[in-house]
Amino acid sequence: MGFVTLKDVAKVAGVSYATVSRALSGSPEIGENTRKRVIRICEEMGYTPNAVARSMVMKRTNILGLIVTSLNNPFMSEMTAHIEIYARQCGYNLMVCNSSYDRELEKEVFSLLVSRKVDGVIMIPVGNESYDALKTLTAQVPTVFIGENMQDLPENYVSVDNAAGMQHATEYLYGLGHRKILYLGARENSMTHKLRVGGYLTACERLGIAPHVLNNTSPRSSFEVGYALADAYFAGTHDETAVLCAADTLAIGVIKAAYERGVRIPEDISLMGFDNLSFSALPPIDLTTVNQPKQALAAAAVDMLLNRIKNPDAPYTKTILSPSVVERSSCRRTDA
Amino acid sequence: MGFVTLKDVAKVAGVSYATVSRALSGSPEIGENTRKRVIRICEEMGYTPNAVARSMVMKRTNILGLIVTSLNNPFMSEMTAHIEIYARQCGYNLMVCNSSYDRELEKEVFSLLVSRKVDGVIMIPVGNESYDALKTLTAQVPTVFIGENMQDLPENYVSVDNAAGMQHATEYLYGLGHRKILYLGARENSMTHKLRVGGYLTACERLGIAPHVLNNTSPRSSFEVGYALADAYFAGTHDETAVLCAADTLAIGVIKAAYERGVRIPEDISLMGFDNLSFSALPPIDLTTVNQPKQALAAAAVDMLLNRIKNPDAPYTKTILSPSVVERSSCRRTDA
DNA sequence: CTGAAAGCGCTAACAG
DNA sequence: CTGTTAGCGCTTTCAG
Repeated sequence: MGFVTLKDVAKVAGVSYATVSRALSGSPEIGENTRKRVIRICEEMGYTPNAVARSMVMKRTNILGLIVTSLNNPFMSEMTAHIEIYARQCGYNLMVCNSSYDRELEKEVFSLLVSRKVDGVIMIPVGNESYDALKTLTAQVPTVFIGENMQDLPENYVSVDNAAGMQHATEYLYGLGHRKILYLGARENSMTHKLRVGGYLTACERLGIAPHVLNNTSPRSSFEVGYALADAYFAGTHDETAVLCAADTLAIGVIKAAYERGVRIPEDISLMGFDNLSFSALPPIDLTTVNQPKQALAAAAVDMLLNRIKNPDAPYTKTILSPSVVERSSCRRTDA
Repeated sequence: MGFVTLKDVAKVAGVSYATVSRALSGSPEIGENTRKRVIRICEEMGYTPNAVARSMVMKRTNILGLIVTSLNNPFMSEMTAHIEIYARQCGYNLMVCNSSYDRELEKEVFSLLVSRKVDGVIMIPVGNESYDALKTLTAQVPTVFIGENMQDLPENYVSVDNAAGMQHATEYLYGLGHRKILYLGARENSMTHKLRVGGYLTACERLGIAPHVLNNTSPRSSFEVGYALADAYFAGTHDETAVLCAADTLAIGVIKAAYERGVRIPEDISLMGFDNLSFSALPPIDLTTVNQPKQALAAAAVDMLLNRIKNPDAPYTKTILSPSVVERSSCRRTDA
């Protein structure tokens, strides 16, 4: 490894290497002329500061760890993009790890990040039960969770108001004239999903319409599940005029099932999702849905983490952002 | 920072800290009994090795840098996912940076990675002209490029055989009976695109059919461009039976334009893309396209980089993988 | 087999 | 204003 070090520069400049360090760190206690000369020599010699050595003494790396369940998922990858860009603007680089929806792996990569001495970690947990298994790790480094509502757990997290989002969605459909609205894809094992279906039920009650929930017993909200659920639904007698999906991914499956069954969207039935994944905006899909403000979530998570790094003993905080419905062409007004 | 260090463990164990180091590194020159005892004490005390300190002395970080133009793009995020998982299996963590399609930023994040002393960097460049501006950086750390064909440039890269891919695509359409095939979205400023359109032209010549190319003068292959190009095309007289797009993203725009113009896919016209982005498989899109083997590209890039790290003076290498057409429902057989 | 000691490149007192 | 020095936590000769 033949790179230029402070010492090398110092030798050439004929000063002590502390002086070079000061020149570069913009310390005030150094003469203008020396500083300029030293900086010039640094450039001439192609000196690059060694961040590893600096971390060693500074006891911080300016690296943030990010653990996502899968980068193969548009929600995660968009969040990652926003987090990376914002974190970098704040002077931090990002070390990204996939947990691949695996609790073991999640723990493993977290440990890795800990031994790498990252200054903090942001994670989108496999589930909100993740918390227990991670206690010993989160105790070692400032951590903020994204996405899952950790409710009253002693952790920092940022999330969207899932209940309010679904409530708005239901009200939106109601406003369009829908009185029979199917909720497709409720999942028992996820706090997020419980909150979402809760929002739907609350709205139904408030609006005085009868709820109808189709449960998803699988652990994920995939196209396939949406397809299977919708296919069975369309096969039977059904009098709903709208279907509200627990996630955009499910809606994709519904579109396929509807197409195969000759049910037209939105002419025969209105369809609505939740998440506003990037592909939902694609012209052939153009799904009306509830937006999760990804950039705002990302910024909130980074801000929260940075605060926590500065002030590790602050009480736990949570930030809940408001989702909003984004109107596209998969829903229509009805008089039915 | 009150974490446990080797020294702490050594004190408790009543040995020198060199011994602890040896116990953990699996050195052969240490007694079995001491090793076991030391390891047990490490666990009891909750010792976590400090990777930063280790990097300092080992002169390598076991970190790879990855620079992508945007994680907001399904191709990039899938590649990133594969690279991260494979790199981790090889014992490396990944530091990910977005260049946001900005040449300045690309250089900037590269410098950042250099000062962080990453062992190597993988990058999907903003363009293949990126090379020039990066020469001084790539000289400092093993680097491999993905995606762009760097042709005869003295760099390491892995790419797909773009020309062959488009040739296959053309032949595939020909095999379906198409004799008039429009090539939509050729871009002059990209080597990749030149190769792709070249493959199309080669195939046309070989098959004895007349080529028809619609150029894209914008610097990116977006939905909007696909839409605009197709809209203008459908507005005029057109007798092609198939349109072959330079990228899946363009095809999405074509679908929209076709829908608006009342042109049915595939009944009235067959549509084919290139890249096989994840959304192309979604039921409402279901685009026939040419697959870039993302996982294989990722593995090839990591392998190449790791080899280079081991053997920095090896000659430049390139790996060209074969793309293959994936049949879906946007193309149909024709007798026209 | 184990201990002592040097040093990776840098920052931050502490002296001058 | 500048130089000297002591580490940060770890690996690795070199002695014993």
